[in-house]
Amino acid sequence: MARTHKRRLTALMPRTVAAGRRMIWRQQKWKEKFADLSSDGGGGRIKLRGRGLIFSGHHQLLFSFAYLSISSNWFLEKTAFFEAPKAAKQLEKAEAAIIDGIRLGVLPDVVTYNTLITGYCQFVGFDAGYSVIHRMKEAGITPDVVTYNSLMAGATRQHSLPHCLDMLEEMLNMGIIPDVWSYNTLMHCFFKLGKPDEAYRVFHDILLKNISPCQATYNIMINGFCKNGYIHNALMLFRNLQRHGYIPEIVTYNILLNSLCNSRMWKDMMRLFEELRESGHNPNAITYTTIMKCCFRCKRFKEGLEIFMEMKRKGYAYDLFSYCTVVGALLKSGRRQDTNNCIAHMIKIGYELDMASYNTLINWHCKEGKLETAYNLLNVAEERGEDCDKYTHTILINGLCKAGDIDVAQRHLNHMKLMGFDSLVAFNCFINALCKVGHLDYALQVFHSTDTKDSFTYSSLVHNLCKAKRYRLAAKLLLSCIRDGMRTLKADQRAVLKGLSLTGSKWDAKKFKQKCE
DNA sequence: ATAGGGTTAG
Repeated sequence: MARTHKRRLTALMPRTVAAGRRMIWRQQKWKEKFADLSSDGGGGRIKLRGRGLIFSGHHQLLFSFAYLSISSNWFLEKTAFFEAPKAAKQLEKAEAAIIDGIRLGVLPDVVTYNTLITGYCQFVGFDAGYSVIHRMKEAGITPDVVTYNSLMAGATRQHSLPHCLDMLEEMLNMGIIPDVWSYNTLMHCFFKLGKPDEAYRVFHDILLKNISPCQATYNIMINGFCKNGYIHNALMLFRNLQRHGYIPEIVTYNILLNSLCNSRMWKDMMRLFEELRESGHNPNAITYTTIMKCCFRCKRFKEGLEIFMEMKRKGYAYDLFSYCTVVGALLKSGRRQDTNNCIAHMIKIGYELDMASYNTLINWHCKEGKLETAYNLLNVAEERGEDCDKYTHTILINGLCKAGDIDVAQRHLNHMKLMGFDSLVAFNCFINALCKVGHLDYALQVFHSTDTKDSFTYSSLVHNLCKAKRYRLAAKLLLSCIRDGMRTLKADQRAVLKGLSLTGSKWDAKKFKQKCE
């Protein structure tokens, strides 16, 4: 194997001095071409990853590449930090560079095209990625397992199970034998679409086919269980694996920590965090962000901020995720000065903001009552090519509600629904605003006209009905909330109970209390 | 290639 590789390299080496010069000239030419692709931003972040350096700029693609030292073969390795609308154009440029390379005698290989497919799948879409296959074949290169695995990952990214299965079938038809990663990706796809049973069947398939599962296989299973609400199964699998000598990775811990946090199992989470520290792993930025989020959720602000400081000390905090978490928590707790300071730091670091960070900032402006500034910032985000999402709409609707622009809020809410965004949170904001301005009956009318409600919807109405001394209706709503298996606030229960007994219906109060338990 | 951020009631 090593020998054939060496022979290939020698074959590519220049035979004469003149040939050598020509080759250097060609490489120079190609490098210039490459420089043209990645020059116009100069963000200057350099990361070491895989085989080569990744240069990241602000607005443009970022490529990592490696030269096989003597040979003129090259790889485009990984594209990252694309800006979505520019991505297609940049990928076309990259493909043009490949064609140029062929003309200059620098031949692409299957890795080159696999990289391109990954890029198209990630930044444009599955179809764009799949279309590369034809051009790849035209260039005389046969797809391999990695090609199809990349396409399966692309299909999974856009929640397309049919495409994912198609790729597996096409792979089999071509006589390519799927590997662990093909099955890992298929499993991930099933889990993502909320089909844990099918995913589990894929795992059995892996074992039946005598393929040995890798760490990622188990991580995907644990994550899939967690995300589908089977956290106890995930924990059981985790413990079972440990008993069999499996040493969990930091990723495994992060998956479990996050879902323990989301299911409010704080104590178990802290215990697992201790275990992580004892295991000799170093917590990474993701671990810290998760733990921080947990602290903020239990209202332990001081502890959360201490973790943020620890992150900063270790050099992890130069990360938009952690800043958004902290700013979000500070905003919620109403610490204006701290929020402003934190945002100033975040801006100073100068990272390219993504939609989540813009949303954080837009929410900040809304909370400050500067709706106009919020809308201006939204324009900036859109000009930079970010698409607003359900969070953006919800934040703006909430901002409009809080500013008293109920009519505009309602129009925006309808607009949001028409665009196909999930709007329950925005709906809750709207209901709450209607109650606050005294349109309780209209709020109830809107409430009854829809099927999707959650504990927030009920809580707003119950709270405001109590304030209006309409205890019987409040009790009725609270009970139907409990009947549907939703969480209720203790404060709401107390308010209803107190109201019922104060208004003289002791019997109602007693019955209500019984039903609550 | 598997893990983290941003929206609502009190």
